Amino acid sequence: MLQILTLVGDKWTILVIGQLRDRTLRFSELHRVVTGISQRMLTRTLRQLERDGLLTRTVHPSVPPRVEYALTQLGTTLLESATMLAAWAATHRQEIIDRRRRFDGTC
Amino acid sequence: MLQILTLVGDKWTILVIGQLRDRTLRFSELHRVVTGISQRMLTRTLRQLERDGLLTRTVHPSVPPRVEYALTQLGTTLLESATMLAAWAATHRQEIIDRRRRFDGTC
DNA sequence: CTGAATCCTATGCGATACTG
DNA sequence: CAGTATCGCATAGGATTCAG
Repeated sequence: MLQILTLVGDKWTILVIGQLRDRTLRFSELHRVVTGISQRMLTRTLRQLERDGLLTRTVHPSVPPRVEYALTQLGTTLLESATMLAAWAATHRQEIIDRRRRFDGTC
Repeated sequence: MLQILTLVGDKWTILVIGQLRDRTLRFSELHRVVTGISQRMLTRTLRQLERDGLLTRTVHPSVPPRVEYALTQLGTTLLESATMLAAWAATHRQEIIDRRRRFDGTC
Protein backbone atom coordinates (compact mmCIF):
# COMPACT_ATOMS: atom_id res chain seq x y z
CA MET A 1 0.00 0.00 0.00
CA LEU A 2 2.72 2.39 1.00
CA GLN A 3 4.78 1.18 -1.91
CA ILE A 4 1.96 2.17 -4.22
CA LEU A 5 1.64 5.65 -2.77
CA THR A 6 5.39 6.04 -2.84
CA LEU A 7 5.20 5.25 -6.52
CA VAL A 8 2.91 8.19 -7.09
CA GLY A 9 4.88 10.49 -4.86
CA ASP A 10 7.98 9.89 -6.87
CA LYS A 11 8.89 13.03 -8.72
CA TRP A 12 9.68 11.44 -12.05
CA THR A 13 6.83 8.93 -12.16
CA ILE A 14 4.21 11.61 -12.44
CA LEU A 15 6.15 13.61 -14.99
CA VAL A 16 6.74 10.57 -17.18
CA ILE A 17 3.21 9.22 -17.26
CA GLY A 18 1.96 12.77 -17.69
CA GLN A 19 3.89 12.99 -20.94
CA LEU A 20 2.41 9.71 -22.11
CA ARG A 21 -1.15 10.77 -21.48
CA ASP A 22 -2.33 10.62 -25.04
CA ARG A 23 0.66 9.57 -27.07
CA THR A 24 3.47 7.10 -27.48
CA LEU A 25 7.01 8.33 -27.00
CA ARG A 26 10.47 6.96 -27.62
CA PHE A 27 13.20 6.91 -25.02
CA SER A 28 15.00 9.90 -26.45
CA GLU A 29 11.78 11.85 -26.80
CA LEU A 30 10.94 11.24 -23.17
CA HIS A 31 14.43 12.27 -22.24
CA ARG A 32 13.86 15.53 -24.03
CA VAL A 33 10.38 16.42 -22.78
CA VAL A 34 10.81 15.38 -19.17
CA THR A 35 12.94 18.32 -18.22
CA GLY A 36 15.91 17.65 -16.01
CA ILE A 37 15.70 13.88 -15.83
CA SER A 38 18.97 12.01 -16.19
CA GLN A 39 19.33 9.05 -18.49
CA ARG A 40 19.83 6.85 -15.49
CA MET A 41 16.67 7.95 -13.73
CA LEU A 42 14.60 7.78 -16.88
CA THR A 43 15.68 4.20 -17.40
CA ARG A 44 14.95 3.25 -13.83
CA THR A 45 11.60 5.01 -13.78
CA LEU A 46 10.51 3.35 -17.01
CA ARG A 47 11.58 -0.07 -15.75
CA GLN A 48 9.56 0.27 -12.61
CA LEU A 49 6.50 1.51 -14.43
CA GLU A 50 6.79 -1.36 -16.87
CA ARG A 51 7.24 -3.78 -14.02
CA ASP A 52 4.08 -2.51 -12.38
CA GLY A 53 2.11 -2.78 -15.60
CA LEU A 54 1.55 0.96 -15.92
CA LEU A 55 3.17 1.21 -19.32
CA THR A 56 4.31 -1.02 -22.14
CA ARG A 57 7.76 -1.14 -23.67
CA THR A 58 7.82 -2.03 -27.35
CA VAL A 59 11.09 -2.75 -29.09
CA HIS A 60 11.13 -2.36 -32.86
CA PRO A 61 14.06 -4.38 -34.14
CA SER A 62 15.68 -1.97 -36.51
CA VAL A 63 18.84 0.02 -36.90
CA PRO A 64 19.04 2.25 -35.07
CA PRO A 65 16.95 0.59 -32.35
CA ARG A 66 13.55 2.05 -31.68
CA VAL A 67 11.79 1.61 -28.33
CA GLU A 68 8.38 3.05 -27.69
CA TYR A 69 6.62 3.58 -24.42
CA ALA A 70 2.87 3.84 -23.99
CA LEU A 71 0.50 3.87 -21.06
CA THR A 72 -1.54 0.78 -20.36
CA GLN A 73 -5.12 1.08 -19.27
CA LEU A 74 -3.96 0.67 -15.71
CA GLY A 75 -1.50 3.48 -16.19
CA THR A 76 -4.25 5.66 -17.59
CA THR A 77 -6.44 5.15 -14.54
CA LEU A 78 -3.52 6.06 -12.29
CA LEU A 79 -2.90 9.18 -14.29
CA GLU A 80 -6.52 10.16 -13.87
CA SER A 81 -6.35 9.71 -10.11
CA ALA A 82 -3.08 11.56 -9.90
CA THR A 83 -4.54 14.36 -11.94
CA MET A 84 -7.08 14.95 -9.19
CA LEU A 85 -4.27 15.38 -6.72
CA ALA A 86 -2.50 17.67 -9.14
CA ALA A 87 -5.66 19.72 -9.32
CA TRP A 88 -5.65 20.06 -5.55
CA ALA A 89 -2.01 21.09 -5.67
CA ALA A 90 -2.68 23.66 -8.38
CA THR A 91 -5.62 25.10 -6.47
CA HIS A 92 -3.77 25.53 -3.20
CA ARG A 93 -0.28 26.12 -4.48
CA GLN A 94 -0.19 29.84 -3.91
CA GLU A 95 -1.86 29.56 -0.54
CA ILE A 96 0.72 27.08 0.63
CA ILE A 97 3.59 29.14 -0.69
CA ASP A 98 2.27 32.17 1.16
CA ARG A 99 1.93 30.24 4.39
CA ARG A 100 5.44 28.96 4.04
CA ARG A 101 6.81 32.43 3.61
CA ARG A 102 4.87 33.72 6.60
CA PHE A 103 5.92 30.75 8.72
CA ASP A 104 9.55 31.21 7.83
CA GLY A 105 9.27 34.89 8.63
CA THR A 106 7.95 34.35 12.16
CA CYS A 107 10.90 32.29 13.33
CA MET B 1 3.94 22.24 -8.13
CA LEU B 2 6.42 19.44 -7.83
CA GLN B 3 7.13 20.47 -4.27
CA ILE B 4 3.46 20.03 -3.51
CA LEU B 5 3.24 16.58 -5.08
CA THR B 6 6.43 15.59 -3.33
CA LEU B 7 4.74 16.53 -0.11
CA VAL B 8 1.99 14.04 -0.78
CA GLY B 9 4.35 11.36 -1.93
CA ASP B 10 6.27 11.49 1.29
CA LYS B 11 5.70 8.32 3.20
CA TRP B 12 5.15 9.88 6.61
CA THR B 13 3.00 12.79 5.51
CA ILE B 14 0.15 10.56 4.44
CA LEU B 15 0.36 8.37 7.51
CA VAL B 16 0.35 11.34 9.85
CA ILE B 17 -2.57 13.23 8.36
CA GLY B 18 -4.42 9.94 8.02
CA GLN B 19 -4.26 9.52 11.76
CA LEU B 20 -5.57 13.03 12.28
CA ARG B 21 -8.55 12.50 10.02
CA ASP B 22 -11.20 12.99 12.67
CA ARG B 23 -9.36 13.64 15.88
CA THR B 24 -6.71 15.63 17.65
CA LEU B 25 -3.58 13.83 18.79
CA ARG B 26 -0.64 14.64 20.99
CA PHE B 27 2.95 14.19 19.92
CA SER B 28 3.42 11.00 21.91
CA GLU B 29 0.14 9.60 20.64
CA LEU B 30 1.16 10.20 17.06
CA HIS B 31 4.49 8.64 17.79
CA ARG B 32 2.66 5.55 18.96
CA VAL B 33 0.05 5.19 16.23
CA VAL B 34 2.26 6.02 13.26
CA THR B 35 4.10 2.74 13.26
CA GLY B 36 7.82 2.86 12.71
CA ILE B 37 8.31 6.60 12.63
CA SER B 38 11.30 7.95 14.52
CA GLN B 39 11.00 10.90 16.83
CA ARG B 40 13.13 12.91 14.51
CA MET B 41 11.02 12.26 11.44
CA LEU B 42 7.78 12.85 13.31
CA THR B 43 9.04 16.24 14.42
CA ARG B 44 10.19 17.17 10.96
CA THR B 45 7.01 15.96 9.30
CA LEU B 46 4.83 17.86 11.73
CA ARG B 47 6.88 21.04 11.26
CA GLN B 48 6.51 20.91 7.53
CA LEU B 49 2.80 20.23 7.68
CA GLU B 50 2.39 23.11 10.10
CA ARG B 51 4.48 25.31 7.87
CA ASP B 52 2.27 24.50 4.92
CA GLY B 53 -0.89 25.19 6.90
CA LEU B 54 -2.12 21.63 6.76
CA LEU B 55 -2.32 21.24 10.51
CA THR B 56 -2.26 23.34 13.65
CA ARG B 57 0.06 22.95 16.58
CA THR B 58 -1.43 23.92 19.92
CA VAL B 59 0.75 24.16 23.00
CA HIS B 60 -0.99 23.86 26.35
CA PRO B 61 1.30 25.43 28.91
CA SER B 62 1.29 22.84 31.64
CA VAL B 63 3.60 20.42 33.34
CA PRO B 64 4.26 18.14 31.67
CA PRO B 65 3.89 20.02 28.40
CA ARG B 66 0.99 19.09 26.19
CA VAL B 67 1.03 19.72 22.46
CA GLU B 68 -1.90 18.84 20.26
CA TYR B 69 -2.00 18.51 16.52
CA ALA B 70 -5.13 18.82 14.40
CA LEU B 71 -5.85 19.07 10.70
CA THR B 72 -6.83 22.42 9.30
CA GLN B 73 -9.51 22.66 6.67
CA LEU B 74 -6.80 22.76 4.05
CA GLY B 75 -5.31 19.62 5.50
CA THR B 76 -8.68 17.94 5.39
CA THR B 77 -9.12 18.68 1.70
CA LEU B 78 -5.70 17.24 1.02
CA LEU B 79 -6.57 14.12 2.94
CA GLU B 80 -9.71 13.73 0.87
CA SER B 81 -7.79 14.00 -2.37
CA ALA B 82 -5.14 11.62 -1.14
CA THR B 83 -7.84 9.19 -0.10
CA MET B 84 -8.97 8.95 -3.71
CA LEU B 85 -5.47 7.95 -4.66
CA ALA B 86 -5.38 5.48 -1.81
CA ALA B 87 -8.60 4.01 -3.17
CA TRP B 88 -6.94 3.53 -6.53
CA ALA B 89 -4.00 1.90 -4.81
CA ALA B 90 -6.23 -0.41 -2.83
CA THR B 91 -8.17 -1.40 -5.92
CA HIS B 92 -5.12 -2.25 -7.99
CA ARG B 93 -2.75 -3.35 -5.28
CA GLN B 94 -3.01 -7.06 -5.90
CA GLU B 95 -2.87 -6.63 -9.65
CA ILE B 96 0.33 -4.64 -9.39
CA ILE B 97 1.90 -7.09 -6.98
CA ASP B 98 1.11 -9.93 -9.37
CA ARG B 99 2.60 -8.08 -12.30
CA ARG B 100 5.72 -7.37 -10.33
CA ARG B 101 6.16 -11.00 -9.48
CA ARG B 102 5.65 -12.07 -13.06
CA PHE B 103 8.01 -9.39 -14.33
CA ASP B 104 10.70 -10.40 -11.89
CA GLY B 105 10.24 -14.02 -12.87
CA THR B 106 10.85 -13.45 -16.55
CA CYS B 107 14.29 -11.97 -16.11
C1' DC C 1 6.36 15.13 27.47
C1' DT C 2 8.09 17.51 23.51
C1' DG C 3 11.32 18.47 21.24
C1' DA C 4 16.53 20.10 19.39
C1' DA C 5 21.35 18.79 18.38
C1' DT C 6 24.83 15.66 17.04
C1' DC C 7 26.72 11.65 14.86
C1' DC C 8 26.89 8.15 11.54
C1' DT C 9 25.45 5.16 7.85
C1' DA C 10 22.95 3.91 3.78
C1' DT C 11 21.03 5.29 -0.43
C1' DG C 12 19.77 8.27 -4.15
C1' DC C 13 21.13 10.34 -7.88
C1' DG C 14 23.93 13.06 -11.26
C1' DA C 15 28.01 12.81 -14.24
C1' DT C 16 30.65 10.27 -17.11
C1' DA C 17 32.20 6.66 -19.94
C1' DC C 18 31.29 2.45 -22.39
C1' DT C 19 28.28 -1.23 -25.34
C1' DG C 20 24.97 -3.63 -28.84
C1' DC D 1 19.42 5.06 -30.27
C1' DA D 2 18.82 2.95 -26.00
C1' DG D 3 20.60 1.61 -22.64
C1' DT D 4 24.42 -0.46 -18.73
C1' DA D 5 28.37 0.26 -15.42
C1' DT D 6 31.08 2.79 -12.35
C1' DC D 7 32.33 6.60 -9.39
C1' DG D 8 31.54 10.07 -6.05
C1' DC D 9 29.03 13.45 -3.68
C1' DA D 10 24.91 14.98 -1.25
C1' DT D 11 21.12 13.97 1.36
C1' DA D 12 17.88 11.21 4.18
C1' DG D 13 17.03 9.29 8.14
C1' DG D 14 17.86 6.16 12.46
C1' DA D 15 20.04 6.11 17.01
C1' DT D 16 21.41 8.55 20.72
C1' DT D 17 21.94 12.28 23.81
C1' DC D 18 20.72 16.63 25.92
C1' DA D 19 17.24 20.42 27.33
C1' DG D 20 12.95 23.19 28.73
